[in-house]
Amino acid sequence: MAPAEPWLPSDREISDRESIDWEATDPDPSGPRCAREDPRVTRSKQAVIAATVELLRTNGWAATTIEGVAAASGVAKTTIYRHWPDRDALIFAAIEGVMEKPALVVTPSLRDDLVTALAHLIEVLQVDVWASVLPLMIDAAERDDHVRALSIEFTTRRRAALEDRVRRAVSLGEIRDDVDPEFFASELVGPLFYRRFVSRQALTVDMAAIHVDRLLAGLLPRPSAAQDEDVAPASAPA
Amino acid sequence: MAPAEPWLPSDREISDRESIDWEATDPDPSGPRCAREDPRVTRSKQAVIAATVELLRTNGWAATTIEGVAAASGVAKTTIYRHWPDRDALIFAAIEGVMEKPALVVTPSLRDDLVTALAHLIEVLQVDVWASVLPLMIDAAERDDHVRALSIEFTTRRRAALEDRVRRAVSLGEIRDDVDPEFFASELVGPLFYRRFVSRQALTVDMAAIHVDRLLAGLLPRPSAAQDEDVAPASAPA
DNA sequence: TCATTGTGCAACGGTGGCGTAGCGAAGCTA
DNA sequence: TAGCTTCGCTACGCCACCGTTGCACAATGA
Repeated sequence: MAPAEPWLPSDREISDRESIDWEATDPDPSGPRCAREDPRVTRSKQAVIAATVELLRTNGWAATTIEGVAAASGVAKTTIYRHWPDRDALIFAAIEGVMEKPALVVTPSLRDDLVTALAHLIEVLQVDVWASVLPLMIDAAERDDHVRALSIEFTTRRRAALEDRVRRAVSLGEIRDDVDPEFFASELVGPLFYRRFVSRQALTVDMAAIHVDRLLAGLLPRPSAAQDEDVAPASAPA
Repeated sequence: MAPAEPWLPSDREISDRESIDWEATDPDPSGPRCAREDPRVTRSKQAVIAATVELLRTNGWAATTIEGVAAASGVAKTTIYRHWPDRDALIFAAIEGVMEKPALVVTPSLRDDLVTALAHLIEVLQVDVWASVLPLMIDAAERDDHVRALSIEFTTRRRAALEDRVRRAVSLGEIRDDVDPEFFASELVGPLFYRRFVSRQALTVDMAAIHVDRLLAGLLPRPSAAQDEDVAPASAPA
């Protein structure tokens, strides 16, 4: 695997971009960068990337071959090699197309925002293409520097909105200020990822509220209406 | 991949066994089951399995080939085929050898037990072979029924001690009884797995206490003496 | 000691994927 | 319509791995 892949946007470009838009990404560094793309090229690339993603999620990384993509997409193998230098480059491009960042609704209630976000994540984890490709990344990131960088990049961006919301809550005094938003974000989403990918236990939407309430219980600055029972917050005397 | 693999212990056998001990597991169904094993066989199997595990963690599933294992272990390819019918069987055997169940120290303090367990998990996640092989399982389980079953089996056993401890706490009235021990266990360990495998963020031992205290804050039935230090972040709010 | 069993070695045919080359046909742009 | 670009197709050479076979040698254990 080459250390530099000019046919992929650099890290800098990725982090500045609002969304990864592989259709508009010119994979040929030697080609004219601003000229309108030949519709035949556009069509080929779309078909190839779509087939690649499909093969990735059904067959896995190793079994996703150029010849398989050619057969599945109806695009000739030679044409594929005209647009991507080799198999890895194609797979990276396909993965980039699948990774996207979530939006986060912001209301005055931190609790509601977190529940909404987690409920949405639970849904996405079960139906989205992104979620079915993530195991590939998890595995590859363990051994490949490039995949690891991509993986960190994407998950960081994914969590950003959540962390910002928590930071805002801290600055507004909604929750205590001795909270690390970065760690808190992983406390929020971690169990969902764990159940989806590691333990493969059931994931239901109601878990969002349960989990958020449990985590927030130790963070509210005073007995609040979020926990309407007579449960005393674990304020230890001694 | 064959639906039944006689050279592997059946699901029933696995769940009844206290620990997976691949050295003692007779992989040859036609051989004498009780006779002492020829030391040459033992030696070959050990070398092969060790090399397989090493290749799995460094090169991944797809790049772990029989010929690679033969070269790395010093055992002839033909000998490998004498003990395992094919590549998949060998890899499964290697993975089984790596998966093990943790013990859990039980003291009167639920909080301390959980912190100890999580601190241990954090350590293991960073240094253990098991942790470096888990991404393989996560990926393969997404597509392969057999791996998925194995994966669920192992993680279930791994969590069992933790869940039991929580159940016991519930029955003793240490924490409220409206807690689902199964979900609570994933709340406990989820963030650690998330940071290790998904977001690849730093994992430090002190996160154990922070996380446990945060989760327990919403569960303690009354102000308890379990939190005796002032390091407990869940204490003394406003 | 001696039959049994496991091992290493060399070689084999077969498969499947890689990445390339040349060609004629078809599509695009102007 | 004309010229350029992209396409699909066929056919390569190459290589790595699969799983098997036959045979000679070495270790085992009764």
